[in-house]
Amino acid sequence: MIRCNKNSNCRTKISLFFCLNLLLFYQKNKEMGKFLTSRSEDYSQWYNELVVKAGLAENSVVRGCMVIKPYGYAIWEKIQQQLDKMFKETGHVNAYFPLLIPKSFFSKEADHVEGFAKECAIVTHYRLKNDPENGGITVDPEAKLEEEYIIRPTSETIIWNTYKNWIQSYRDLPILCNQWANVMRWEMRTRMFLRTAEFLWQEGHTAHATKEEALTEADKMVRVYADFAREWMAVPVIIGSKSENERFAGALETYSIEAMMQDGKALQTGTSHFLGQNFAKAFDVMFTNQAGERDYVWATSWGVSTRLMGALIMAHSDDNGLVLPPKLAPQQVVIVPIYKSMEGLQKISEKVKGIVEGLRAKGISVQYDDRDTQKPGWKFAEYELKGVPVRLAVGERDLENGTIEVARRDTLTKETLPAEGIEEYVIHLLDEIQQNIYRKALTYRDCMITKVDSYAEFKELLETKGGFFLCHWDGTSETEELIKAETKATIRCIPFDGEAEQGKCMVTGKPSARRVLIAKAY
RNA sequence: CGAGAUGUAGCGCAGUUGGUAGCGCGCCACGUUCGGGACGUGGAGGCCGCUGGUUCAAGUCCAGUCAUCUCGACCA
Repeated sequence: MIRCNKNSNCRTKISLFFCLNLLLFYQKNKEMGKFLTSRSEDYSQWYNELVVKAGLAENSVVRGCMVIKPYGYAIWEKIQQQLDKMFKETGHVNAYFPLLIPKSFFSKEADHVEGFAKECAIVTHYRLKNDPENGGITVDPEAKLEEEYIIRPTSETIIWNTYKNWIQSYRDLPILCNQWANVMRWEMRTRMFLRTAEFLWQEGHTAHATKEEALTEADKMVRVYADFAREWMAVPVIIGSKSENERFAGALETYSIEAMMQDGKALQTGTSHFLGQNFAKAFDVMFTNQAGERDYVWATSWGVSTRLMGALIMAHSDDNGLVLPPKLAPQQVVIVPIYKSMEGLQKISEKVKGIVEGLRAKGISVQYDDRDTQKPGWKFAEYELKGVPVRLAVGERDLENGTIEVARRDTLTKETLPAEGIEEYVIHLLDEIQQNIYRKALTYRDCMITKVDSYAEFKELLETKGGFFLCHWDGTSETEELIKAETKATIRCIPFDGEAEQGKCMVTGKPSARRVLIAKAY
């Protein structure tokens, strides 16, 4: 670099040089049309910017909470709608339980309180009053609650307390309830959609007469989640059971689906728990079976949250913005007119009207964006940012030629086609995009799964390549914690479809019957 | 709770030895544009986180306080 005394003239030169470079850098970025940080540069920043700029959500004034904006919520509604349908198809019904849970309920299941105590918000008073000393408003000390309420971090306790009154006989079973709700966990560090202090989710809570039935239920529901992730979100997932350390507080068995994000890290996108008789015992929920014997009921719980949105964003999106699978896109097709005069717009609008009606008749959600306040180029970039799968552009040139420009979001390619029969083409294209997005994610994930047998190699590849690792593990918590402490990677799951394979634990060399999935996780 | 950083226009930031508050984006108006985030001209917008201190004078120095972010710890 330039060597000089602390001479203001020289400093000016350096700073001018620096400014010029900075200017050129911004100019270049502007020319490239990039409004997002590149994925490869800083994955976290890319993600945060994308969430905000695509209009999905923003941070709220409330610590750790986010505002889900209309576009983000529209996607969540699509997710909700489809999941709800799948739950009903598997025999479940919806119900709703209170937000506040008496504190004493939490002490009934020991593991459960252990798991959640550190992150609960507590309601201690029920009234405010004017503050004569400092002005404003203050908590009325006379309105202190005798027993505090916990804002639910999950609803097992209040639901089991309620189920107690619903269940007497095997004839009352099974109970297959689901609840769409919000919950609050006072997380230390939060990230939009992935881990927020308050989040939206569904929680299913079922009660069964036998252990086998409950196990089947837990297994069934994790597979429902997996189907949803693959078919609708176009996100490939690995189903498996959790190690003891990673299990839900109070569960005997936890099944999960694990998805891979584009930075190679794992995201647990859904869980299903076999709770055994733990909650039934804690809340004294007994029934009389066919043989006339009294027994505790068997329980499961399962849930997915707005974290699915995080998975959707991180699994498919690119440097131009969101890439939505057509099945979950609130707007599947957008039509942008390109015109010079209002007469031109009118002619285009007449032509487009027929196309819009044709597509809507086939059940496709179409938006015709004829706003005069934004330019076509601006709209193109905007809809790419929002991840609209198919964009049609119609200009005066197209009217003359009887053509239409079709652009697909997943490949960022466009072609000019005859306007005749465009509806059928778009329908097939949407289907093709849905499949292509899944294929792409699957190919990437499979490339990023590595079988490793030596711990040294594991550590090396974890840093250089990343992704998922299939390794032998001796099954002990000690080994698991050692791996976590040394590498920050955790055992994501023991895959259901893993083949039985004799091997040696990569850390201790002790025998292992199958490989487990290890990765760094969100 | 430990370590570090930051609070200045809606957003992102600059502000030198203390001396009348700045830039970019965005916003508004008009005109030329419109097939990949157009350009020009003009305009609006600020309790410089809050409180106190030093000073003729504080965005700038000092003390306190509050808030946010990053990294740890934590995260069924």
